[in-house]
Amino acid sequence: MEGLMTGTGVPKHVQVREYVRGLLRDAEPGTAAPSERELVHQFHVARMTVRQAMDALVGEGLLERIPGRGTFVAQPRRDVGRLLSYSEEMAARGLLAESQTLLARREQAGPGVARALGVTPGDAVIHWKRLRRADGLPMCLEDAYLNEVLLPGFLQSGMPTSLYDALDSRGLRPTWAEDSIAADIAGQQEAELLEVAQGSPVLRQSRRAIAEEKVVEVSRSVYRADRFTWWVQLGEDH
Amino acid sequence: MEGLMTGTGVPKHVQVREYVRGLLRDAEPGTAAPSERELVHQFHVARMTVRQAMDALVGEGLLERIPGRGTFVAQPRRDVGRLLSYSEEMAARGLLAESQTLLARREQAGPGVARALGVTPGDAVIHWKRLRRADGLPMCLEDAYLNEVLLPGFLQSGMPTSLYDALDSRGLRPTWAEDSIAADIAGQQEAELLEVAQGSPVLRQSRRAIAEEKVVEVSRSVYRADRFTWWVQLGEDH
DNA sequence: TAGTGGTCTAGACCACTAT
DNA sequence: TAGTGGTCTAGACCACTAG
Repeated sequence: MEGLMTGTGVPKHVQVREYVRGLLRDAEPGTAAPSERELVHQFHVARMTVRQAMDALVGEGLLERIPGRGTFVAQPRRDVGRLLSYSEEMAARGLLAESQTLLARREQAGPGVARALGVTPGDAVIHWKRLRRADGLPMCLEDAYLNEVLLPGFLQSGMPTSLYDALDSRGLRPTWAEDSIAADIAGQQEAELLEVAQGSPVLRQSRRAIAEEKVVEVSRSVYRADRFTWWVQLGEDH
Repeated sequence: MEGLMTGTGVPKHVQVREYVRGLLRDAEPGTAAPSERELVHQFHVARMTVRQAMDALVGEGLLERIPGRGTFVAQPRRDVGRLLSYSEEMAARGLLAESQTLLARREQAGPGVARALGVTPGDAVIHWKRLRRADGLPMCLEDAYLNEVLLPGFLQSGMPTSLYDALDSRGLRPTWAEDSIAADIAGQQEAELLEVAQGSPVLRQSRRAIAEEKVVEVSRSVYRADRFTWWVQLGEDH
């Protein structure tokens, strides 16, 4: 027998929703959820209240309603290209990510960087260049600018291993990015740092990463084409 | 004064929803929607019915509720990388897309193509190779396999200009794709067809395009790096 | 036939916003 | 103070599914 918390100000439909979510955590797709009337009796609430709770879970894609049958755990949706950090990208490939800082300092934004970051030219930005390795071998050169207004004390706090983890801890984990991807040939300095022959093919990525409606990072990365293939999922799921 | 259709079997909340949608078509973000009680009086329905209609529009991202203020047309959501056809991709760049078929025939699926398309080796597939141009100049070589079971009479019906339009007309417009993107150097034959020097950088794209939960197309494309940059939006919107 | 989700009613009280 | 959306009740009838 379950009861609802009272006096906490938490709406009943939220409590019912979270109860059902907890109930079905780790449940296989196809598992039956409690029926709406069952929850009505259990929590002594109106059916519309239960429906509001279930509606939310259906909207999330966790549950699926089948008229006349019941409500069931849905097949998990395809994961629409979640934004991965470099470490996560490499981990997904079974590679160990490492990073070597080439430059990290406070600068004044030039016109191009300012426009991309959505700040005023002259505003303080963090300029961070890294050579990124995977399983010990060079993989990528990254040249990033961060909006320093959003990240006070970032340089002083000691550079983090994962930028996205650091942003996450400030509630600024990027959930959206606009990328451009192009093929090119490595320049001389790039070739040296990436330890490839000059004229080797590379993948150039430009990124604008957005968190909480604000641009937190703009970057240009150069990946060794012989070590890196980019995977993307496009479109909308049903 | 609006009225609801009766006897059509169309739920009231659907009719209210579509009425509001029509009312706000072409409305600027920030425009106020009718209040819930206003719609209650207008259509002589219960408020829960109106809320059900509005809930759907809020879920779609068309409307936004502001407690104590009202309901308003929301800022349009960022467009999560809608799947564009080649013609659409080029049009978005202000280029005119053309296509020259190099090969188009029925084949038996080999093991690799069969696995990618989700058919049995030996099943009939459509093999279609094209040289794609933009503003008259070579842009891309595409080598595609289509699931012929889903596309009966496709080859006989005359090859369409746009594959995605042709799929669309059969209700099989891909809404989802898994792409891989890599940088490479053009091979000899590729270089000739694309009219670039051998050793020029190219972008290689592999695609699995899915419509209605079925794989309809798998393809490999080679883009001239000097003419093509790929744009992607990643992540989930709020 | 019993149970399910889908739809719908006619109210109610609340916190909040704007005037 | 009047109006808004947020929450909630205690029922109802329907079409559909399953045993």
